[in-house]
Amino acid sequence: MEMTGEKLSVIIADDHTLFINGLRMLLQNEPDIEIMNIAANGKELLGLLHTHSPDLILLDINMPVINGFDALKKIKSFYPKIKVIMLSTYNEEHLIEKAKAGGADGYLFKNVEKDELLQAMHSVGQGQLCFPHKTPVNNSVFDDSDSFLKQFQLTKRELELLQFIKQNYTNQQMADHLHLSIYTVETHRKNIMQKLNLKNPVELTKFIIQYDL
Amino acid sequence: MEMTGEKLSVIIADDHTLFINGLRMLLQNEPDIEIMNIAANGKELLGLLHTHSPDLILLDINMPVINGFDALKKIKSFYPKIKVIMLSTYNEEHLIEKAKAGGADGYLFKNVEKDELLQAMHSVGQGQLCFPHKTPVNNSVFDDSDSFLKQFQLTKRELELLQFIKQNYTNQQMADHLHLSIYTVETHRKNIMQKLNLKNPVELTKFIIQYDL
DNA sequence: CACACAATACAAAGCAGTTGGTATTTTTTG
DNA sequence: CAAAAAATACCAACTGCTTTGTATTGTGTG
Repeated sequence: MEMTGEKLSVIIADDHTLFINGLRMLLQNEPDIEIMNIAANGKELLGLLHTHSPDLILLDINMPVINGFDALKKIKSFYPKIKVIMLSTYNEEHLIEKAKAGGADGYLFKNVEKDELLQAMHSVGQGQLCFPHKTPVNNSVFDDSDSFLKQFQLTKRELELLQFIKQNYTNQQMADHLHLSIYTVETHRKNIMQKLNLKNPVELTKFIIQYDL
Repeated sequence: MEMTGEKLSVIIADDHTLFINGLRMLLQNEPDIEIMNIAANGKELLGLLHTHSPDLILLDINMPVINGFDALKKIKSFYPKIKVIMLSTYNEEHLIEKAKAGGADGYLFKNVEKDELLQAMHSVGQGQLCFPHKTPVNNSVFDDSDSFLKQFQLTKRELELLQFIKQNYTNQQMADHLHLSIYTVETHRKNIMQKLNLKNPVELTKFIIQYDL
């Protein structure tokens, strides 16, 4: 690829101008990176690719109009040579899997440090894949014994499941992931809902968001 | 306050390190601005304020643990002299009123340009308020023609349905309430989901909450 | 007056999750 | 050790919503 002397040409796709500007500043002093263009959403990005051919795209997942994953799919089918690093706000395991499945070359959280970013961009530019380690989601809410969740007396397993539910895993996905029967997952879920006194998935979603679990 | 020769000391509170780094780069060449510290969430920010006394805080609204508005409330009650500019994603104009009500000194969308940002920081630093011109007098997202919802081109009826969906009406309940066939409601809902590019009720719930519809 | 769009209505197949059970096995704990 | 609690597993009926269609009836605009 573009290793020998050549600059790595990059398109950034994100709907936050300030974030893009920040990235730009961050990268503009890098001798081997050239920011070719920017796009505010997936649609704009795909339009750009008609006339531009970057080596690498930094692609935000959460964009309006056409989201990151849909854009990724299109990019990889029409321009398979272009490397794509997905950017995401949150550490959601299944999103990483989805990115991998969609053919992304890398995945970064928006709270990475500069070095990590550059490192990732370079390795991906050289044809490597770059995905985060499977970190056991260390959400203080879940293992903090003083957590407000404590009052509901959820068991360990139930708390664990809640983390996956929070990340939009379906029952089937959780079953697969944890090597459980889907029936078991349903039972756990049933108990969780009972203990939290919730009636349906939407209420659970609201609960999770309201208390920032 | 700190106008005469003194630098404007600033704390940035945002959970995206990359964004912060960008801001930092953006601001570090400004002779009259000094970035004192950063915080990844509201909790951290409030901790910092025990030992630090900035002139100005750039405060992201969407943060984990303690969100921007809650942090704003605490800051303004404990340290009323500290100026606060709220940062928000571009499509949350309707939260401006909330920021004003909470005592913020300014409000910026994350897609502002550098000049605008600096301008705002300086005027707020000098004691002025700085809110976007486009102040929506409309308290309803749904009939505001400038609403961010406009981009999705929902029809009148679809917007109406969305209000009920927001209130957890089931399709059947909406049908009853509006004297429609449940099939009609399903059709509308289908079209809404398509236009918003959402896949299931949970995603819709998150969408509604995220953009505070 | 056409034409596009909005609003209405219908139907069958299917998916995800709930409800209300039952029933083992494993682990914890008094 | 014995009892309680947790984790596992199963099942069938049910609800709510989605998907993928089709189709008719207004309604406003060039």
